[in-house]
Amino acid sequence: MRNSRADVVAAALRVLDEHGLENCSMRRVASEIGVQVSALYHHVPNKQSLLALMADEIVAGVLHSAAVRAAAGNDPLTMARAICLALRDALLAVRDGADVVATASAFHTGTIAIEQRLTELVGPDGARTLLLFSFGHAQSTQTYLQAAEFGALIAGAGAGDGAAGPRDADPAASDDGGSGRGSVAESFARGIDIILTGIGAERP
Amino acid sequence: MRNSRADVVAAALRVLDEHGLENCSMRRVASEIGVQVSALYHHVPNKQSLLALMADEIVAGVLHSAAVRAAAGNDPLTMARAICLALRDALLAVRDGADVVATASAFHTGTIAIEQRLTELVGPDGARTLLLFSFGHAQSTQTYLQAAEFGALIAGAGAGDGAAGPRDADPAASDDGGSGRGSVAESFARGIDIILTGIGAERP
DNA sequence: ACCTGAACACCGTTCAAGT
DNA sequence: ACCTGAACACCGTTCAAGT
Repeated sequence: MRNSRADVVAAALRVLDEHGLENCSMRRVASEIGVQVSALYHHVPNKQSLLALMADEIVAGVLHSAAVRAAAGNDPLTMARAICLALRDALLAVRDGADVVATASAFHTGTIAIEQRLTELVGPDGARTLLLFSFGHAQSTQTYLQAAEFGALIAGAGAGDGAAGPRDADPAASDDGGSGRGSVAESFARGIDIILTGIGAERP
Repeated sequence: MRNSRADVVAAALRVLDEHGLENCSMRRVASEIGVQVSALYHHVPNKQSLLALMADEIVAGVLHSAAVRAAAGNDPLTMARAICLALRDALLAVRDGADVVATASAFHTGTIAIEQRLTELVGPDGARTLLLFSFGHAQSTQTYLQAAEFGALIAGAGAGDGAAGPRDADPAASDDGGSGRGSVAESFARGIDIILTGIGAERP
């Protein structure tokens, strides 16, 4: 038994993190574990399934993360907040992670557990709103970061689809570590708080 | 002068709507206007730029649509609501439209005008929250609809990343026209209302 | 069960050359 | 300015064949 399905998924996540979604081809994944492309199809029916498995893996630990467990016992809105922040961390932890999860796990995968937990806490409409905002914000954060790497930045104009302004160089964002924290994280938290306020007002 | 840049963009949007983003290749766009692939590169530097132009076109009419103009003069939250609904309509009007706009126009394109108008109405945090939720919801709606076409539906389980439940067959959704309105549109509106309530509560 | 090697029908992009 | 034709270096997926 040379390789298992889990080996393939792990290799795919390594390739994703190092080369990005655009370059995460079946051929690259195969060569990452030293195997012919065709061998992958013994572990996985097609590329889309592989992406779904990767999405599950990216999101796997969220509900049992330290931050989420630490929030247990608080009121529902505070717990929902902790889950969203942990979800964001998980999405940003691997390159193009938000993209992979948002598109691959459109329904039948691991985000279901998170949506169900959020539904228990804030109802179905609130859960959907929180989840879709979290995906969208993380996605646009990663897109922005990636464009910044390539120097494809827009010169002036404080514009941007969102998530990141030009003040990423803000020294106040020095807990960053270069991985996309800082003022962008604050923008995320403010969005979540707006939604939670709306949820709280509608179910008093 | 056989073809202009606008011709190329129009052809690309036709291909997108008929064959989906996955099959919207430079080669297909070229053959749509009866030209060799290499000719496209006289009008557009690369595929990514073409996608950005398509995204601009998809979103172009939103701020001046009838529905948005009809809301002029109302309070800011009502106007913001009208813009989001019109944006959703524009995104759903063409196949994979939400995908194209969300990823291609990550910043430097036509969504900027919409974000700026929303910022005037509800502030930057509210604008971003509304915009990202709108993109995310439309994207997941289109993904779901597409999966449904292919019969890739999940049997039981009222789950789903969002936007659409299994009750799409709800007869109350008969103003549908097969284009994704109905209960899904109500879920969108409820999400927008949650966010607007949150915005209203935070800036009294 | 797991893998190889070769093939099929595609991609995006470049480039000399035509008019 | 706009286009052709051919090429380059890739794709995802399939399939007979090996062990």
